[in-house]
This record gives sequence, structure tokens and C-alpha cells, in this order.
Amino acid sequence: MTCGSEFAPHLRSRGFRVTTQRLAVLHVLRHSTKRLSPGQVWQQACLSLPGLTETTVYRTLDFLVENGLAWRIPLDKGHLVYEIAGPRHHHLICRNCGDEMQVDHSLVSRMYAKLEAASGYQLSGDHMTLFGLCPECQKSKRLKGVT
Amino acid sequence: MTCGSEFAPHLRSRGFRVTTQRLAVLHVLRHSTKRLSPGQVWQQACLSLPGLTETTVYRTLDFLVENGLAWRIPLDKGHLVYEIAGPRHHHLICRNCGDEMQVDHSLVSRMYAKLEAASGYQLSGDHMTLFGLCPECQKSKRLKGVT
DNA sequence: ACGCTTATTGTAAGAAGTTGCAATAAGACA
DNA sequence: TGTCTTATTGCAACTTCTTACAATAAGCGT
Repeated sequence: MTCGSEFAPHLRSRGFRVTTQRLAVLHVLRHSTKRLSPGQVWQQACLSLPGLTETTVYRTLDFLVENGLAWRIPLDKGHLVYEIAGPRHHHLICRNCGDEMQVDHSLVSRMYAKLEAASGYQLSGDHMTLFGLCPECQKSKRLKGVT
Repeated sequence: MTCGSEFAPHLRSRGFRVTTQRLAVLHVLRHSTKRLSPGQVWQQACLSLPGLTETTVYRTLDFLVENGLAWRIPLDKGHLVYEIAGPRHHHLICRNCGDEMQVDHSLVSRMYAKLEAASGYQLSGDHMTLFGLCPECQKSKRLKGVT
């Protein structure tokens, strides 16, 4: 598990323990091309660590998010998916076909600044997910006369 | 229930039925000063409509959101709260003390336009919730040396 | 390497949210 | 008003997520 050396110092230095469970979850996130639900993480992590509990996966995901190693992204109806933390970006999701598109943080950074100035809040570096219709679905919806 | 006359035409004209359950839920949202979880909506709606099911409340809230009569807002860990639809605004929430602040849509409308131009997506008029530290908590955190 | 401390895990029970299907009642028409 | 159609509800089983507490094992000091 090559991820260990990568993350272990970061965790240990803060007084947290590096457990096989955490490494297994981290490994799954680290090598997934797409965002995963807790259930999916659990299934995949079980492959390398049989006996791993769903409860632990939930707790571990929370833990990773709280320590900046993973991102938690709420989907349309509040269902959560997780991805390994990386260069900051956001997602647009098509309500119709489910297509997902990454957008760079630079496109929204001015808005963050504006909000911070207006509110006095210090915003945390969250991932943002916005919903809409992708170009493809806009066309087909228009053809069908759907709103 | 004064809300009936307000919403009934909007629903009926689209072929939906105006049921006592929907009116009860709508009434609760309409007269609440704060956003409510499904459980809270259920408790309050039961007061005026005993026997109302939690299942129905969940379904009704989804229905109202889908028809633009209510907004669904995901909190920190994906828990959902609902509020009656109204003039468009967004929320900043303090991770530390839970304080909530409304911000006008005008502050983020340029970002929406920028994203739409860059992506080709047609974004839906969603409520946005961002997290951070309120001015008060920034001060106290700094005193305590917390990050 | 061995034992100690306590963060972390597993277990089990519970809360929250979802789904399929039969029963109910809203709205339309006579 | 009474009857018909079917959208909507309630019920019950189910999945997903959360919590309390005792058992385990990570990391420290010897």
C-alpha cells in the first residue's frame, strides 16, 4: 500500500493513529477515477481489508474530510460522495443525464472574495457542486418542449 | 389554512392534486422563520393533521422542491433542511457556532454567468450554502490559537 | 521486544430516509 | 350529487446512516 508513506506523517504529526482501516479507505479514494459513495468505498476497501465495517468507513470518511485529506460532496438530494483531496476545483452536474464537469476554482474565486468582503466571514476551501442542464440536454429538452 | 388559495392554482394548473397533506406541509414551511428538517416538518404538520406519515412528508418535500415551491438546503454533513421558496438568496454558515447569514443573489450572479459562459451549462436557480467562520468565531479562534 | 495508555474499531441497537404495493380520496364529467 | 379515473397516501419492509460502549491495537517509553 504505497499510500501509507504518503499520508502517515501528515496524520501522525497531528497525534492521530495510522490504522490499516484508514489506509485501506485512503487507498480506495486515492485510486478511484470517480467520486464514491460510502457504500462503494466500503465494498472496494473490503477487497483489501476483509472484515472492515461500514461503520468504520463512515467514521473514517468523516475523519479524512475533517483533516483535509478527502472532500465530501453532497449530490442532488443530499447523498454524499467522496473524493481524495487535490487541486481545488468544483463540479457542475447535469440534472437530466448526470453528466459531470469540472471547473477550475479560478472561475469562482472572485465571488468568494466578494462574499468574504461583504459578510466578514472567512470561507473555508470547500468544494462546490452546482446543478443545471448540460449543453446536450438543453438541446433535447428544447426539442421535446420540456421546461 | 390561508395557504391553500395561495398555492392551489399553481399546483392544479399543472395537473397535480391539492391534498390536505400538501397543504399541511406547505403551511408549516410558510409560517416558519427558520429552515426545518423533515422530522421537524413532520412534527409540526402533525399538529394540524394528525396521522400524517413521515413517508408522506419526505415525498411531499421532494415534490415541493421539484415544483419550485420550496428549497432544499444541504447542511454540513448532507443533512437536508427545507424552506419555503422566496426571493433568491444564499446562506453562509459558521462551522464553529452555527450562525447563519443570508446573502443576496446579486453577489454571486456574476459567477453564475461566468460559469455558464465557460461551461455551456444552463445552471438552475439553486440555493447555495457555503461554510466558513463568522467574524466572531474568527476572533475567538485566533485567541485560542486554533486553526 | 514488552507493557501501558488511550485513540480507534467492531458490535449491536437505533434513527433517518427510501421503496413497492394496495387502499384512499382529489378532480373531472355526467 | 354520484361515479369514475388515477394521483397520492399509508403501510410495512428495507436500506442507509448514527451512536454507545466494550474490545482491540497504534504508538510511546522502557
